[in-house]
Amino acid sequence: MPMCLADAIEAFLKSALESQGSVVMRRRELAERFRCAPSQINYVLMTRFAWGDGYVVETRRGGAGFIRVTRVKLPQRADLRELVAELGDAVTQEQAGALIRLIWQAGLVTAREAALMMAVVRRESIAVPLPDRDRVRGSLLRAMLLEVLDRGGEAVDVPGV
Amino acid sequence: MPMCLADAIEAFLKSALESQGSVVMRRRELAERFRCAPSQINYVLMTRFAWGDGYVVETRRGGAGFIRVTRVKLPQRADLRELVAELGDAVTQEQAGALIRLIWQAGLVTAREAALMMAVVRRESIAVPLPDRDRVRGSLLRAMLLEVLDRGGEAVDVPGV
DNA sequence: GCGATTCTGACCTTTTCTGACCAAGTTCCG
DNA sequence: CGGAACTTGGTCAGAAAAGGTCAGAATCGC
Repeated sequence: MPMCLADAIEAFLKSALESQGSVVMRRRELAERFRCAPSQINYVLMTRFAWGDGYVVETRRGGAGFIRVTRVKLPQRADLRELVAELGDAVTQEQAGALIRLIWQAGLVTAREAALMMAVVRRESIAVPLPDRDRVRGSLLRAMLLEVLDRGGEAVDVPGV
Repeated sequence: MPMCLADAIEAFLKSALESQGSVVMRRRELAERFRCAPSQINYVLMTRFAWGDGYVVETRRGGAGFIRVTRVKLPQRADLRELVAELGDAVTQEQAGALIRLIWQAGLVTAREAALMMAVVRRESIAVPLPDRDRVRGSLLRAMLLEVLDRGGEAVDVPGV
């Protein structure tokens, strides 16, 4: 099994990821190093560093543009779905907070989004007396997680109410 | 990791804003310090200190001209504050949806954030029977708006629960 | 041979940055 | 006072510097 170009680039990036949690590079430079078309880099990123494989790829164009590949550790999408399914009817503020922190660390939501979710889940925000409050929190959390996990990030337009 | 000129200028200004609430400068001098065209300063102001990011930029031309950048809490926007104030204790799904759409159109939240808020506000997500549900929705909406509008978008770390 | 995978090239979008030209205050002189 | 000269910021088109996309050619494995 001779290493094809894509394999070589993949190995190079994964080796770099061993030492650090993420790699930052220039698409052009990497392409030059491997003597290939720049678009080949995109191909490797697509096929070997997909979201489902536990990687997050961020890019920026223009001057000082770059590509950053980050290894996402903890929960994979499938695991998260399981976690959501396992969420009981009632959820405490602490449980909800831990889960939100988790998906933030996994890179599935931005810091702002996580902060937004935290605000929703906070006990002062849910104007319902105990013990019903935990039940309401559970349904809210489930709704938010489904939104984030299902629609991934393709929300181009604001969906109707 | 790559810092372009705009990033450097942005960092410089934000660092200055850390200690004081606002920075006053001369466009020309700043441009000289960074060895760039003066219009580059306008570019940075446009792209990094926009209204939606929680900054207000005031300028004056002529002899004693200057540029002042002030960090501002977004609800200080009169019209928006009015809208939020008009929100009663109880908020219907339609009212909430309209407001979320508004702040999205104003560029204050991303499409994903808006979608997240919509999910929270949706009646199926709030497991409370009417007429209490509208009251709960009101408190949730207020909590989210405060989070997004007050803390602007500087949430670098996820705040604790 | 044939389908799947790999790879390239042509063309597109986004972001940054500059320079020429415009607009608004200030100062100063007659 | 009143206007010309100077000082300072604003705008905008466009060049330059990234990266993105996609159709299709080339190659691999069976």
